[in-house]
Amino acid sequence: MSKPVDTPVESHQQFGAAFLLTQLGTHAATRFGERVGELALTPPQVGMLRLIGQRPGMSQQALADHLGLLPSKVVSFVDELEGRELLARSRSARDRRVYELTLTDHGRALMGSIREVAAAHDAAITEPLDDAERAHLVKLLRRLAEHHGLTPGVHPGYRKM
Amino acid sequence: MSKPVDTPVESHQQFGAAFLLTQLGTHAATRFGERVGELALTPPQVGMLRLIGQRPGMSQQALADHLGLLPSKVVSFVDELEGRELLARSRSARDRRVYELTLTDHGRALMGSIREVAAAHDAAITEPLDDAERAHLVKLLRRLAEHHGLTPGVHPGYRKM
DNA sequence: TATTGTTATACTCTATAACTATA
DNA sequence: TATAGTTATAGAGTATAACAATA
Repeated sequence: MSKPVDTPVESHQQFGAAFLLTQLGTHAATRFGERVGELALTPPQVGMLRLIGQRPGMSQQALADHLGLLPSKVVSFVDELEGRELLARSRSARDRRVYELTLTDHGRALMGSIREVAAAHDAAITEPLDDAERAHLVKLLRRLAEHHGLTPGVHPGYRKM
Repeated sequence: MSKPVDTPVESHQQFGAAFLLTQLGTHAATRFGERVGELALTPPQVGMLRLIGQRPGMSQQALADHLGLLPSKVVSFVDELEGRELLARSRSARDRRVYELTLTDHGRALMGSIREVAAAHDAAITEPLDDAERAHLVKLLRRLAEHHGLTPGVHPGYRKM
């Protein structure tokens, strides 16, 4: 029986910026997840390490708030990262209910690898653009991100990872 | 006790195009889901209706392939959309195992509303840009989408919805 | 009484594989 | 034997709420 030829129904022509952003954003997120997966990390764990590196002493509650994660999920992530000696829990002297989280030397070293991975990822995603185009793209995207009130550095989809 | 002031740790300055794309893409996808949710549809259902409208007679298997959905999921989506009389199943005369899917009049009418919602969504996402900037953004994004082999019109995250 | 971190549990979702009918 | 569509089910993942320690 003659199968109908699988002609592409549409080109990218007819899709607007919003749909292209969704497509590329999902693609970029997936690829980033694969890349940090090679460091045995998930994207939300990367977000946690980054934030703890920037604000040593942060509590688990604060982490959950900033990243939009459930506190119970933060527990299991911190459990794992502590077990791998990437970060350390220490009871706060001022409020003995909270843990102050800090990166270990090992954790700080891993942050270096993460930064390398992120740079390679960024280069790969924007590969077809020259420097001027890349800069222009970033400028436009930054305008949109600010307009929509997106928090710098926080992936809005962590809740589900 | 004096709580530390919650100063923003970073600005958008230091984040590259890839991360901005992830953020904006996730945001755009979420907002689009909310908008079509008002039509009692999910994004993958919208993708199905759109595809059936373009290629009447498509099989469920072909739908699953094109959209990256599990066949079992297509069954339940088609069940629901058929129940709402947005599309119709009819057995193929040539191969009685397959269903040929077509939009009903009601389904075609709903596609009109979907197109309106999509246009409003696109306008909202790109609101802070003027026409020239919007066109430039689309041009850059299209280059990236083509470079990464993304299929026009197909959200790569349908698998998980 | 409220909050931090933790644990347990009910719930949903997903993927896989088994099944039927046709080919 | 292979494929389209369907159904059932086991496993994973999520959110909720209950809990102990401290404020």
